[in-house]
Amino acid sequence: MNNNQTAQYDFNNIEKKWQQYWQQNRTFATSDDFSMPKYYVLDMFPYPSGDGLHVGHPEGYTASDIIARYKRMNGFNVLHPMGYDAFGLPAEQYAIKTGTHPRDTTVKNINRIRQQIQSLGFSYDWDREIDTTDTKYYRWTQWIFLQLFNSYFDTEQQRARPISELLEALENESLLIDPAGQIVPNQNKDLEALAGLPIGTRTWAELTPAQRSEILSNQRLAYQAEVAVNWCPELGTVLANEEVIGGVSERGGHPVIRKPMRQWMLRITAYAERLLDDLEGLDWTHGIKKLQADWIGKSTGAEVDFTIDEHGATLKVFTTRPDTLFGATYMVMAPEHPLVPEITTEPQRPAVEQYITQAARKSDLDRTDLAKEKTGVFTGAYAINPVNNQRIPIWISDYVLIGYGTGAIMAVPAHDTRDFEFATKFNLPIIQVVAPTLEDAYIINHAKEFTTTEAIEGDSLGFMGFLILTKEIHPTADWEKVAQETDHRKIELPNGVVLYAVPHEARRDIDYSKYFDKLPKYVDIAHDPQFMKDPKATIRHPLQEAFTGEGFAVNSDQFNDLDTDQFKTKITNWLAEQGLGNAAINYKLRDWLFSRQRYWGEPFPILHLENGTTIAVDESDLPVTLPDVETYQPSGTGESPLATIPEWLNTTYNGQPAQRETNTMPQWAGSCWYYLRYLDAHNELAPFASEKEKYWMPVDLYIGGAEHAVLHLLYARFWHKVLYDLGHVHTKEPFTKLVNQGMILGDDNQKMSKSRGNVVNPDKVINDYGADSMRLYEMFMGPLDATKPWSMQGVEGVHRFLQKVWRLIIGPEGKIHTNITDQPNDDAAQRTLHKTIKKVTQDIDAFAFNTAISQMMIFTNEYLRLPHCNRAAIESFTLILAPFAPHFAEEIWQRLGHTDSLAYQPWPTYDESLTQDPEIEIAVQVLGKIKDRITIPADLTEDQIKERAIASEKVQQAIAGKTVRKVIVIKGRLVNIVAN
RNA sequence: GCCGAAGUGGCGGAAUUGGCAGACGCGCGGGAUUCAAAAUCCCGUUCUGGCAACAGAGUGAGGGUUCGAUUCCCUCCUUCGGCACCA
Repeated sequence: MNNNQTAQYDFNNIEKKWQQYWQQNRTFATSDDFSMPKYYVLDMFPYPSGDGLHVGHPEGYTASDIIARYKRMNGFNVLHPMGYDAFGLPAEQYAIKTGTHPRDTTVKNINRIRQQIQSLGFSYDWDREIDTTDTKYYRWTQWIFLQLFNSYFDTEQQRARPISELLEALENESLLIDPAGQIVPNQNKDLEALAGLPIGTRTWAELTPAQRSEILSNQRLAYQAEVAVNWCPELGTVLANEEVIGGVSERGGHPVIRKPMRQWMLRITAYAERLLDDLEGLDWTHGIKKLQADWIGKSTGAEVDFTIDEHGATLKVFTTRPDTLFGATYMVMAPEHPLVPEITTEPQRPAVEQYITQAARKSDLDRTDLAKEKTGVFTGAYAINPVNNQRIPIWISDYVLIGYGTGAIMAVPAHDTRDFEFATKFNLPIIQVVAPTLEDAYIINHAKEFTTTEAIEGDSLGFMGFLILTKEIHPTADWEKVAQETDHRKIELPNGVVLYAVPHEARRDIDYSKYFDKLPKYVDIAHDPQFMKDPKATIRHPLQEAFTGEGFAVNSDQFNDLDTDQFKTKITNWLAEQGLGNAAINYKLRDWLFSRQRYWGEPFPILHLENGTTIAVDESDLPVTLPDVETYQPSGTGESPLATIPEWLNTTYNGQPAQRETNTMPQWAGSCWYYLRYLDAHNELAPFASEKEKYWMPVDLYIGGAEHAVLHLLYARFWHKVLYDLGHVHTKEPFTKLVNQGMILGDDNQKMSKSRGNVVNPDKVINDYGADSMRLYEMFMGPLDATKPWSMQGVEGVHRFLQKVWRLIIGPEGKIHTNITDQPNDDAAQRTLHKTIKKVTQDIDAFAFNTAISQMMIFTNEYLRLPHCNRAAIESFTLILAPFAPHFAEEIWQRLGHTDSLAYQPWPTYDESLTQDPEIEIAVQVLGKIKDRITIPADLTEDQIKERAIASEKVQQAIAGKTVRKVIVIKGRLVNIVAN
């Protein structure tokens, strides 16, 4: 290697030199040595945008690189790959504008971003680099799509199974098709067909090919359906809900309208329960898990059937509060509900039709804007409330969403805020059926008059108050004991709530903390004798607003006085007995809208035959590649530019004419499984070899931005579970541990943006200070997951630190400093070394890189003061610095006389006994105030420490004339003397 | 509106099974070195009062528990992030 050793820290040459060395020696190429312990550390791969890398990217990449290098030095076989999520709108928008093929733009951008990533010295295995737009990659994305297309979800077994198994059951007639088109078991199968099949039930053989195709489609995990989608005229494509932010497209900010269209969907809802359940075992932050759980949005309740009066049809609703059925005074259907035209009466029809048209034309943005004021129209129809046979009107309103539950609700205005608003506006009756518990009632009535602490300590006016006891708040409180010992009077109220009352004067002397870890609410009610006399009467006041809490039932016939939970159970059972309803679970999560009408995405490996059936392209015919097109402009009719190329569009299948599916997949597709392709990036026979998957999976550490908290991670988990069910992967979850790096703000504490002019260009930072300084600074800024502002002066600070280390180790001739010898360190220097190894090791394990760096700074500052330092200590220090500043460390390591890279050197170990100081300084407090600091041998006993502390002159002054009541000794920390 | 995270010097931040608040870095002030500058080194740097020794206050605000609270509990305020008519 080169001999032109310089005396200066010449980061430019050093970094180039080592990047070349790593590349030429394939230092970080990962072997599939299954005998070694493995560690898979994954970064969220970037979209190769024309702007190149942002300073936010290297933050996560540096953190993962530190871990990767650290794990290697700890003997792990580390998989640390990188690639590009390269399909996507920007390249395509650019193509529309300029006519440049998105592939050209993409290749150019990838080259740029690769160069940027490499200039930071990350230890990726570049042999495994992937690009989602590469046909060799998306061939397997299409293959996975076919897995979805060729599978159905067995609800009984709660897992995906090949659709061929379903087909077989249909063909052998153990399954039949009922009149509604549902697949049902054949009850008569083993009875030699004694009786005929139920009326309208058909066998598979009786169906036409198109009907069969339709039936199977209704089961497939990937299916087509007519759905109300977000159509963005400007982009000429539909967008998923999550790509629409506040009524405009996430990309470009164009308006979006609702429109029914036939689209490809993925049945992610089938996995809702498992996606929710399996969150539990993941080592992800609580916050991210909660975001996912909320997105899935499970709610438990009941489905109830309401009969439509003089019509006979059933209107099914979902409710989480079946206990409020007696308060249902009207119903509301979504305007898009299919039953609306059917039940609308003639006089109401014009108004209803007008409302439906209006609602459909409204963009999501308009809907949001108008959300303040409820709108709606009466259909003229009435439903019968099954619990009390009341005739209640049916309205339509866009505050009821077609996509959630059944698209219709029972409205309980007394206990639902939205229903309350609607009922108030349209003068519909409001009947209270839930009375708040006494505690809630009192708080509702007197919310502004007291707080917990005031109620206990404050000077309220009256002489009588009460403590509120509920099982929820004080499950373990021994109230009998309280009553006995504190002279409280026990008062039992009809609804089971127990109060303990005490005279005002007496309660001041009671130490409630003796009885409860959580203080009871203490309410002074002397000014409200009515409340004591008949609490129920007090709380049954006309509602000023909806009461959405729980309590006990009123106005509910035989269910009166039941508490909310009991009521729910009872009424649900009752409904089931009467055949009027059943317990039910609903999820906010919707099926995933998977098609886009764009050019730059994976084509669907699907053919449409003339007989109306839809079939999969044979696996052996994959990939279905993108053709070249004249123009990238979407057709605007809801079809992609692919539809305009007849020679691509028209093909044959077994000699029959067939048309290719012209939609393409959304950008999420490629990123849903890329972590699997890295395992075996060049496999031409399969997406990955099974034995490699068994060795490397799951991903041990996944680092990326929190913006992917829900979608990417949920979609990837979904695909992974499907692959798991079909036996392609062996773990239920792909990512064991997830860490989110925080956002980096500009130096003005604002989000970085071109318009603010506060964007920091990583290339410039690397050019001015070097990649090692850049890496070090990004880690030194603060905790990895925090949002923090950039500071160029901070970069200079860590750069100065590297300069110092350089001066510590490298002498004026560019050789090792003459101060560094084999002479042993003195004890203090040796302790500093061991403390440093310990802290850096523990901090890396805890992702506390900022404090690891500050400890290395302390080491450097101390060692610079030494007359000489021990060579082995310097070598150890170089090794622990290596994950943070790898080029720098390699250069030092080489100058220390080593010929190999330090990348696989064993991580230095520390001796716990050498991290302990023989003498320590402790604080001496009197009554919690520090009076003195004394230096004592570390191994003193408590009594000895006590003695020394009291002997202190300053302490003597402070306790003069007082009696020492107690002396608290915290070993190694402080002594606190209580004296008065 | 709901959910989540967080509020500590001039700035980024450190310290929590409750035990010396402000590590480390930046900035700033003073000094050394230099013809001068850069670089480097040394000293100081939470605030208030004081020449100083020292005293008092102090981790968003208020209250509580404790010998002792940045850390635990209650109430409130602010900032950031996410979701948003989900019955």
